[in-house]
Amino acid sequence: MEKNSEQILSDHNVSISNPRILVLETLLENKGPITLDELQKVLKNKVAKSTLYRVLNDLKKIDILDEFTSPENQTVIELILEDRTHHHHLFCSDCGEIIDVQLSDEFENFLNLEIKKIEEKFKFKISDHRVEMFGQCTDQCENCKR
Amino acid sequence: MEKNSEQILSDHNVSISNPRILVLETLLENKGPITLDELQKVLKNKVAKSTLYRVLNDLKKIDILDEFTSPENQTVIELILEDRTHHHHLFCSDCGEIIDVQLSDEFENFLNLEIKKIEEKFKFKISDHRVEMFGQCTDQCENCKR
DNA sequence: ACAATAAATGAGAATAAGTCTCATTTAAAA
DNA sequence: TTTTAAATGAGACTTATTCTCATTTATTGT
Repeated sequence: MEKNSEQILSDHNVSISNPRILVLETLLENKGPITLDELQKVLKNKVAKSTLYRVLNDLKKIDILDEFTSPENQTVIELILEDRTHHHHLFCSDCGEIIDVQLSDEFENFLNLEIKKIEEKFKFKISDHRVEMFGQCTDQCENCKR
Repeated sequence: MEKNSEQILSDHNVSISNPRILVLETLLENKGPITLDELQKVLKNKVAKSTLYRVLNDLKKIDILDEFTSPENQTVIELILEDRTHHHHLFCSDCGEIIDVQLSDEFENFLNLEIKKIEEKFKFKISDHRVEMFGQCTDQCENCKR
């Protein structure tokens, strides 16, 4: 079942405080990527701006928060707990929605082979990758926030 | 052969000015992604800060400039002329280098099939994609700026 | 080539995102 | 429960980017 925020914090040896709980709860409820703007709106008057940034940095340090930038240059964050499976992102330029997508295992295997080739070619050790897809949702889109 | 900057500008119905030529020349010389910081350093005392940002926005508008954010949250830009082939990016967290990489045609075909599936599943029209790889270059790395 | 007109530039002010400081509050440890 | 260490809130500070406006430069028609 769902992990609660206090558990998550103590699991990672981070002391339990109200702002940390509030931020984690919000991210747990949301499930999926959320823009910083949205998060700030939700937590307005509950957590100070400086504290919010500090808490997010704390979560990054214990490796349960991923941060990236949307094509519209918005900071986007996403909670990554152990049970989250490897996934990628689909961005809608119309409604701004960001959707988690999983690609097939065969595809991921193929990508890993490509990455091996790149590692050799460029003498790199590649530790992570990310596939981003950009487009627009249509009228039938169920994730749309329009 | 190489296109010169004036040609590029007139091809896109953008009036020819000194700052635009300077920016384009620099990007043409560089070949590949460059951080905004680096570009600013190169053009220091030649192009005003406000003008630099304006010129970059002009180039984005005519679709010959790609902009993205490095894992270190640096703004990175790259000139994309018609002759540039589809490629992806490899980021080194040690030296900060960003390298253009091409993946095999078979891989790109496979990816396009996956994208078709995603389009159907999420009722999206996907117009572009990007594969980013993160890692560290080794001692033998030839692109290293260390 | 030359006015007339429109567009682009430079300098710095304005805005916005993120970090830092420090006095106060809260959590952890004994 | 007291002591000690860590976290918080409020706002100052920094940095990236955009905006303003007076001046300069390019473009167009003649």
